[in-house]
Amino acid sequence: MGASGRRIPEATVARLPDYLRLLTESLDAGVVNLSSEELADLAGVNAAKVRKDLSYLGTYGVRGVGYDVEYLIYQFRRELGLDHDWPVVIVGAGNLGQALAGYGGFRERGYPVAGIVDVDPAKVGTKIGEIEVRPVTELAAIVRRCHVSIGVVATPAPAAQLAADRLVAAGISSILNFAAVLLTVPSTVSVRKVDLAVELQILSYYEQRRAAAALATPRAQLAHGG
Amino acid sequence: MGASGRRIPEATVARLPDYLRLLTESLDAGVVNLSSEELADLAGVNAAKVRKDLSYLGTYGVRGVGYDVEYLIYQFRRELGLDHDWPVVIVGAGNLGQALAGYGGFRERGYPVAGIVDVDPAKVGTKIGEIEVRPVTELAAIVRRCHVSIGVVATPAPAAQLAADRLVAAGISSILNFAAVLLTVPSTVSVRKVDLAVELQILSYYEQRRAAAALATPRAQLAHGG
DNA sequence: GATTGTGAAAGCGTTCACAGCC
DNA sequence: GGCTGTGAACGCTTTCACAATC
Repeated sequence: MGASGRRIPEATVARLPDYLRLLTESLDAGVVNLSSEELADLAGVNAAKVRKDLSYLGTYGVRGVGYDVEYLIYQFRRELGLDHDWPVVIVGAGNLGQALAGYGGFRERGYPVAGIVDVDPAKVGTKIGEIEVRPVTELAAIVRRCHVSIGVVATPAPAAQLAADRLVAAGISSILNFAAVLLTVPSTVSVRKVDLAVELQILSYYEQRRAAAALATPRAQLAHGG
Repeated sequence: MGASGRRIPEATVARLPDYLRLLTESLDAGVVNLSSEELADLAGVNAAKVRKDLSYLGTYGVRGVGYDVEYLIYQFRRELGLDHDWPVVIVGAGNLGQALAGYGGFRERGYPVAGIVDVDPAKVGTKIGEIEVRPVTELAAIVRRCHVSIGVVATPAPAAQLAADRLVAAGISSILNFAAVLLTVPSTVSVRKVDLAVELQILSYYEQRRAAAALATPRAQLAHGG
């Protein structure tokens, strides 16, 4: 049996990258072994959750001792498919697309930018670090040449569906979508959405609530104090 | 009773901004009324979920008819605290910070950038659109002057905690964190984290799974086909 | 003695299904 | 007749608690 044997719950999958990062930082700091409680503290979660999460990958811990950091990192990287790079292609060379292309963190974490394309002829040819913006017509060629399977949609909202269609036609099977629209793609394609305005709205909702609560019971603090 | 009366589940809160956007787009397109099923289709979710989500805000629908789009937008905006702008301050004027500051979408959606600060003297004074990068020492002054309650951490990971500490000291009560670290803040401060590398790792996990599954059962397709 | 791995319990979130209302 | 609002059922996630193991 291999990595493909088990089915890992979505909620756990979403936490694996965080564990991996914490483990890597620990290893760099010279930590050889970690207990579930120590890892839980680093991740800001409950120790039982850490143990259950790790148990989906396999039984890599030692009772009474904990987990070998280096070995766990190896298993995490294998499970997450990080034994090789995953080149990405970015569609849209506006503010965000440029920032993403220029952001070294992607390459560093195993996601080199294979290319960035735009429909706007004025943008084609400009350089972002070492990467040159190419016309969108070259998308399929880039995908084929660099074996890209992840595409990033960084276009304005009205252009996002077309960008996604082009990515799918080019043979991509995962999309990270920064545009504020629901993308329609074949069921074989995974999509994750990051909407910055949505994040701010969630924050301001809770701000608003606190403000409303403070107004509604202005003397509650005093009551509790006495 | 007002908006502050009910307690809305987190999962619902996270969907409200999406509904609001879809409703606004519908209104712009001339749609006056929507049923829960129509809104569900737009949002890519189940109609029962839409009805339950909306029911937490109040009983704004009409049985046999649906929801009045304009009235629902009004209620959403009130509930989300969008009856006024929420100025934000950005800490870190690197790639991402600059992109965020230059991204018009924030202002447009009610989150004008009140300021962007950086510790690097070389960056101070540079202009991003109409906004000038200021030294981090001016953070508290900006927060006070513009009544900012939301801060954005767009620094490299090692500087993120210090940035958060400064934001908290300056009086901020919500933080949107783009750095790949867990921020420690007082319990009165809300934090939301956006980690782009994590999103890519989640996508590549599922990519990896598909690839492994395809290898494990290379003839499964044929078997199903026959 | 310490810590894992995991059944069982508790808590949330989603979906169903239908009474209630227009 | 059509659609909402919601109790009840279901399923997923988290947490507890402890036997198994080093």
